[in-house]
Amino acid sequence: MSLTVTKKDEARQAAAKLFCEQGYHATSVRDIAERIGIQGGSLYSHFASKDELLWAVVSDAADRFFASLRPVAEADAPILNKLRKAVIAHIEVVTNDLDAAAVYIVEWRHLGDERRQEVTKLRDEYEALWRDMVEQGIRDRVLAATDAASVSRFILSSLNYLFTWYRPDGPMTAEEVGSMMADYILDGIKRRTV
Amino acid sequence: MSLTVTKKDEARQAAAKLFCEQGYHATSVRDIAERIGIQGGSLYSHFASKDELLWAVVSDAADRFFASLRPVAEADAPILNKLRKAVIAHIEVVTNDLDAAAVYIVEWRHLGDERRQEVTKLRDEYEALWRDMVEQGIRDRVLAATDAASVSRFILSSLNYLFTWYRPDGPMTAEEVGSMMADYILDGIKRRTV
DNA sequence: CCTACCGATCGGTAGG
DNA sequence: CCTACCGATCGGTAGG
Repeated sequence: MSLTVTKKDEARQAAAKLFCEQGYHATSVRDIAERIGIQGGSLYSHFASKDELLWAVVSDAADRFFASLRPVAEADAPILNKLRKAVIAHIEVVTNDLDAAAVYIVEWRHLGDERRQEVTKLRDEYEALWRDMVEQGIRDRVLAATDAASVSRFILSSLNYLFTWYRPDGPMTAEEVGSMMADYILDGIKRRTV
Repeated sequence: MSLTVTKKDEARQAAAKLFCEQGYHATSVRDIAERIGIQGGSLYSHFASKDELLWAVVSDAADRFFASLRPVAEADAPILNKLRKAVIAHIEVVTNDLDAAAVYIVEWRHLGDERRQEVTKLRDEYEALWRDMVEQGIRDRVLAATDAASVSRFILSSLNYLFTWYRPDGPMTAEEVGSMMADYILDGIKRRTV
């Protein structure tokens, strides 16, 4: 329960940064070790394999996506409010740690078989949280679309690509970006005739 | 001008498939060679380097995106029609060759410096085609949004993520998916009050 | 297009 | 956490 950043945490963060910048297979364990000032072999006192390092980054990110979305999804509120809050919740996770988000979205597929399947399961569960909200919106006749699965994928597509262009030192805060994206997703970009 | 599929074409397609499935750095030149029934070293009679193989896949895909979008972007038509056609044009390129599209979208960043910068330039030009259409829509007071850059990125985010879930053997044709996506993007998912 | 090979680098380990 | 090392594999080349 200490607030100290352990060497293991340092390694995970360094891995996230390098996996994000160069990709998993273009990053050597020696690259990661060098970034935190130790020798390549010394990493193996914290992680059993390179795969386990990737897993540390990916599973950590997955946890944060769930922790952010679940309270919103389970809240009892008008569905449009929930969807708007859900968009902002997702985007906050992405913007809080762009490196980890990028690795979670792009590099997870380089995990070994077992862990890759575990991530597939987690992604399905996460998508199901969205799909449930969309289905509620369709039932309540608040959403126009009828295909909850394709709507969910549409939403997540917009959100997941965010890490490619969002820059934290840019002009917009995470919440501003989230609000804008929610407008686009819910209302579309076409002007509504009066 | 022959219609024969040359060994070089075969190699490019095999590379697209393997780069898509495993990623650039997880694919060896021997993997690619094996797929077309030659030895690893023999690839170098067609390509000077592995980087050049990746470039063949990426630049080919870029060409097809431009060839598909440009006639739409330059047409003289109501902007909503153009945007709808543009969405479909983009999606047709993605669905016609999912492997190449995935490599263009995900693996291009593993190109060497010079070619990576060339791709960055091409992507900026492609995005500019979209931004010009969006700006026209804003000028014509047909679009509600005001920030053409973020709208363009929103559109392309939805479209670029398509390759992760679209399956050609699924129930929808490329045009049906394109039409659906255009509805979502232009009108949003919220029901319009009557 | 093949055979045979090169140096470099990789993930990972033993022993301390 | 380091030193020193392992076998395996990599991209690429020479010579035919």
